Amino acid sequence: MPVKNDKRTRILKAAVKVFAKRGFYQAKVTEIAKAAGVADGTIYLYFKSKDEILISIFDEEMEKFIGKIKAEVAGDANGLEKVRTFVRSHLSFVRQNPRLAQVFQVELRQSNKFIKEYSGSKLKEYLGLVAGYIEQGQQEGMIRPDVHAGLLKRVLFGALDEVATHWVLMKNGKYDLDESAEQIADIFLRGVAVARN
Amino acid sequence: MPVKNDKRTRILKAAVKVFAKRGFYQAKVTEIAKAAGVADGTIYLYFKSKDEILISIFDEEMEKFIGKIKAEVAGDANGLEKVRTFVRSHLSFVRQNPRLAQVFQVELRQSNKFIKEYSGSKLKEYLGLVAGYIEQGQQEGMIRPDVHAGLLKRVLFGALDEVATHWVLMKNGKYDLDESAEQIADIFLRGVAVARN
Amino acid sequence: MPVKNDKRTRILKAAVKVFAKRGFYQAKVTEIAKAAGVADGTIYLYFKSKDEILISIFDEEMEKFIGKIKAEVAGDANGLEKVRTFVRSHLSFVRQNPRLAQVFQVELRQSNKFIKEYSGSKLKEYLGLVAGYIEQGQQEGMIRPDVHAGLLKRVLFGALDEVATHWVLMKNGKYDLDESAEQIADIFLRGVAVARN
Amino acid sequence: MPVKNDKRTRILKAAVKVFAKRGFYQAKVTEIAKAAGVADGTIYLYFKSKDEILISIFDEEMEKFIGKIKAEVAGDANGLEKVRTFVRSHLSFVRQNPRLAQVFQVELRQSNKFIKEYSGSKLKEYLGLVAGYIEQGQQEGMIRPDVHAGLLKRVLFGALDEVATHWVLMKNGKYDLDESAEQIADIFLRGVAVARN
DNA sequence: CATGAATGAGCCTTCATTCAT
DNA sequence: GATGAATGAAGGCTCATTCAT
Repeated sequence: MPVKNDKRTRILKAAVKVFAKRGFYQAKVTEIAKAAGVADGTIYLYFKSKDEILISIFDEEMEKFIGKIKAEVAGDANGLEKVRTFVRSHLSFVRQNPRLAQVFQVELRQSNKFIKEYSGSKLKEYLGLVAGYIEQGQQEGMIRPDVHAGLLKRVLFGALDEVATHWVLMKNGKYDLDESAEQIADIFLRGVAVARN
Repeated sequence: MPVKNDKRTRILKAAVKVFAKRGFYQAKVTEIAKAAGVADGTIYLYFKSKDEILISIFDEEMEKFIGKIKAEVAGDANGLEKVRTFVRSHLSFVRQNPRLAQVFQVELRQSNKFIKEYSGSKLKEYLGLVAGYIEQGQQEGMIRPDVHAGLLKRVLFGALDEVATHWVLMKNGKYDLDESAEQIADIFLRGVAVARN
Repeated sequence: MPVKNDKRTRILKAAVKVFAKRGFYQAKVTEIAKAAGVADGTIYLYFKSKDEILISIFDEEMEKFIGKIKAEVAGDANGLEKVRTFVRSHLSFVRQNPRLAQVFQVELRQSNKFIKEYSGSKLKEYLGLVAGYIEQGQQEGMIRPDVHAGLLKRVLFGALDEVATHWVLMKNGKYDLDESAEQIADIFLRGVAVARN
Repeated sequence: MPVKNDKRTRILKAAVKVFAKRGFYQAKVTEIAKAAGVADGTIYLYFKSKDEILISIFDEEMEKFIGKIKAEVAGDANGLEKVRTFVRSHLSFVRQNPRLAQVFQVELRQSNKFIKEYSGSKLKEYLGLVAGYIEQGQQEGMIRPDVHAGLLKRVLFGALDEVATHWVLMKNGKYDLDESAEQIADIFLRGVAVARN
């Protein structure tokens, strides 16, 4: 018995591959099943619907990633550093998992169910992380307090998301994502810094 | 101008309404036809496919909007001011056309064709505008020249897009988009400003 | 333009044929479509579901048949004669439309929808006819009044239905249905007659 | 007898419950298994198919019931009395086992296999009983000999069946089935009596 | 130009049955 | 005998698109 939940994992991995190649709506359940080496019906022993496969990919990978980020910011001294770490990790993840990133950035938005549950999901938790770091920075007197953290988190996330999507769709490589990360962090942090004169 | 292309316009307007209410995939061509007061087949005299209706909405509204922005920045003295005007106009448009904005922000991304032609469209032209203002700012020595304008335009556009999507999905109103516009412009412009000391 | 509602009629006729040959659950929509010379989807322009085809066959044929019975009993002098006419017509219809009768007798009972709407349909109206004739006979003092007409109608209908089903399933012919009609009418009418002595 | 074939019995009992609640086609094998406290596969150690479960219920309960009827008519002096006993027992059974009756009256008819083997089963044997009583009555000179017993048995069975079905579907109770039994027996016996005078 | 009835390819999901353990 | 995870065939229905009128 190699791994626990062998089949479930195989299905998820196959789905990432197929979704990335074909797109959510073009991906046929049969194709996923074949790629996973299981029967069509087997998929429905582990997932309620095609939508749910996609959601599961997102939730489970997000879960892992959220944990990773939390660990990484643990050593950071203040909110500013945490935000920078967050930016680095986000784009680093995209660079290292382009196929998964494509599913996140593009295919996911084609699932009705996902869009409806846009809030109330791991995404919200993820955004909550940044908001927390930003608030910490505000309390530490390093980030201007007059802009709501809820807005700032969207500004930062939107910037990262757009850059990531472009990089992914450009079939990665054109430019150095890690360098972009540093620049984006610079811009954002300077932009939100408490004005010193 | 005695309503030239009356039908075409009616179809587009009906489509915006239906797409915003139902979402792209739930919107049926029949429903659009009924809302426009034409026969199903008539739609195909003006558009090659359902996808194309969506694209047309985007392109044509974008065309108008791009013209409007160009006019508005005409009076601006420098790149910085133009960027600020751009930010204001973008969110102001969203606030004034929430239904159209929802189609742009959400439904559009469900069209395979749109995603595939992500570049090569009015969107590219639109993004080109900001890039131009940013480059102008760089040439004027007011925006740091070491970050590629191509990255900056995505950072800004991503931020605006995310904030707009959230505002639209929250059924607008929760917060003041115009105020957000000023804050986003502040943050971005300070973030990208040439360091003075 | 040969007939009004040409397609709809063709579909119904084809469905009777296919239902009788294969049974309701074995009958595939595709097969009905082929038999009717239309595309699969066309069927759904005229009927909401496979169930509805079956129900429509029943309702529409029943409608016609109810009209025919009403006309036939019009010349009858009293309730007794009307009951006899009813019995004759019922089995005569079965004899003359064996395929339709099989659908009524056997396949119809395989449709969930039909069973659920067992009452509140043409069947109820049909049974109401007999009940009316029986009540008339009771008022005329020719049928015993101490048994509820609602029970009597079921007794008679059940007897006819069972005899008809058997005759249909035996691939008709074994015995003379018209003769059976006379005998069943004799037995029932004598059985329910007011005791004279 | 220490519960030989314990499982088999549990499965049958569970099936009656589930068939009555859901109907044959809505009843899932899994649900029966769960209700019986066995694994899905176990069912197939005792029955070849879902159809066969239904048939087995029918055959085995019929077997018992046929035995019971035989015992009850044993004390009857002639065919007429036996027919009356039969009528009483049939409806009495329905009244006392409404759930089982529903399966017999309604669900059973949804099984293709059952319908195909309509003859050649316990039902035939059951009908044979009545036919026998009727023939006895004919030989005793009390029932008119000019009508075939085969027809008479169907007339009587059909009447009982229809009344029973209605009673069962009406969720029993509306009227007194035992009283109906007497009236049906009266009507039938008077109807088939040899004409005197 | 306009119509709208007709098309028919396409697919997710169910569930009775099997079989390795 | 018992299990229950796995199978995979099967089909009703949708809906974008076409085309005869």
